[in-house]
Amino acid sequence: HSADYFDFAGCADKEAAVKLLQEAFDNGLIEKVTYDAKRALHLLTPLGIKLEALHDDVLLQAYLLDGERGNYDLLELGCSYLNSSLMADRENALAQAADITLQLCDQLNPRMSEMQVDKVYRDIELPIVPVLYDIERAGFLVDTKVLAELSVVMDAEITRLTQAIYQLAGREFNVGSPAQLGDIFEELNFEVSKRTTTGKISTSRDVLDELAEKYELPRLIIEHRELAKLKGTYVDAFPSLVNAQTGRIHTTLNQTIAATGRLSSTDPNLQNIPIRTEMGRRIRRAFIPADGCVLLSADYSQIELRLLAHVTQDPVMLESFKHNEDIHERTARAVFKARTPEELKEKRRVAKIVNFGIAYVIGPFGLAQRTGLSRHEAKKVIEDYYATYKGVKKFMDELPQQARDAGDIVRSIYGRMRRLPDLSNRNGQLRARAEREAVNMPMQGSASDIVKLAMLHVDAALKREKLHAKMILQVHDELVFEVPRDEVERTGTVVKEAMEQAIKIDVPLLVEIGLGDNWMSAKP
DNA sequence: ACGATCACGC
DNA sequence: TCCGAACGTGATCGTT
Repeated sequence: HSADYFDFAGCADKEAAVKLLQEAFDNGLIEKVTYDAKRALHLLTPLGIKLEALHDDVLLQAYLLDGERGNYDLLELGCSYLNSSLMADRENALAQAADITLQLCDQLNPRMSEMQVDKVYRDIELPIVPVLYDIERAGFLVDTKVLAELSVVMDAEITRLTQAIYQLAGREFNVGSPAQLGDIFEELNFEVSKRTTTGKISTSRDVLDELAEKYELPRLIIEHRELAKLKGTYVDAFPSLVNAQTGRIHTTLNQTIAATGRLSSTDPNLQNIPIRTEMGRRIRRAFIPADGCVLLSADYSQIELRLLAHVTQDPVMLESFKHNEDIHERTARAVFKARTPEELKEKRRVAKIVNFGIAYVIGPFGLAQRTGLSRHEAKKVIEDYYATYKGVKKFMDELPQQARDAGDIVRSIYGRMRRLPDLSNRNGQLRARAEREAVNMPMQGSASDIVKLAMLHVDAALKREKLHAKMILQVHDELVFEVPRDEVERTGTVVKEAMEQAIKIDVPLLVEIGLGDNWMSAKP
């Protein structure tokens, strides 16, 4: 095997060049090693060149060996993993890049086997590259007319709020500046205790919420911030991101960013489109299907809590999911002793917060803040929770030491690895953080394994069934498809089945399917 | 250019 | 005494 390079940009006869490249890339007998295969697909596909026999991607290899190194520049990787004598300059940068890529591949493959991340690499990360590429290329259709109208409405509302804020503040200032707002709070003699790490008065949401009980100004600031955020980040930003050729928005799905194996989305981030507030939902309604199509959203129900049951083997939680109970209701009854329907309704809300909080190893302080309970009550709730779900307690207690014994490493169920050197740090605060990250990894990491596996299975199933649905987005536990109207029913069945059977664990996986003429109404 | 702060999602 | 819930992206401010 050998590394070679070809200077396409500096090539006079592009047509002849493409033909040459095609012969090499199309040939399934010639195994290819890339640095960033998804980018290669973006370059090759528009030229009509297929990439066959993708054998390795050193970018993915480096990520799976160390998901937190942040810098995956090819030369940096070379410095880390190659003997410096092998980094000798070649005739030019292209030649050196090709050379380093192949050398890295030879170095990293044995390391992957050693660290047992070859399975997640071969079964998940490498095969999902073309699926991610297809999603990026497909794009999401956005109704820019809806956004334009929304922009006008929001602008008027922001102007109205700004004037009212000036009135209450007694003078004009930059409402968008936390520092200037802090000064105003001081001038008005608001009792503000909380400070930021740099010593300034905090104007964070929870401070505003507290002040809002007594004053009008913070209430208006909260409204202003919400609108300014939604308008600036989404409504006004999206129209310029519509691709002129396709008329659609094409995000980039980053495969080598998140420490837990999740994808991330940039330019724009389509994984944080609002849904909570009414204004937010109006933005979501601007995301629509193409003519003749419907949007289909498929959500894993409680995937992280199901994984909590699976990895902790907690008998109560396992049984609850096996009987397809509402886990929040179960918690409301078992932990909060809800008996009547009224009690159940009220306690379910808090139970839900606790259930999710557990996955992040929430403490009494955090739980109190999010539920309105006193710290004392919150402490009691957590104790009761662990008394009910004893397996969860045992897992939380034992996992950090297990991870230390494994060399400060935690893994997802598919073998994805996260290094947490701070598990052995003498600084208690850093160590506590690492312990929370350790406990969270089996859930969040395994969830991302499963969703990626599901994407592979769905992709294969749609092809096998000759369905024309296009996968157009992944949002951690949700897949979004654009589906021709006459195939909606069959597609729904195929998608649900492929996702629910993506992997066998000790609890059933449940997928909820929703259909709609926009992303909001498609949410189940 | 960069850190700090804030707010959106899961 | 301090912190206080995991993983992300990005806008804005204000300083360098």
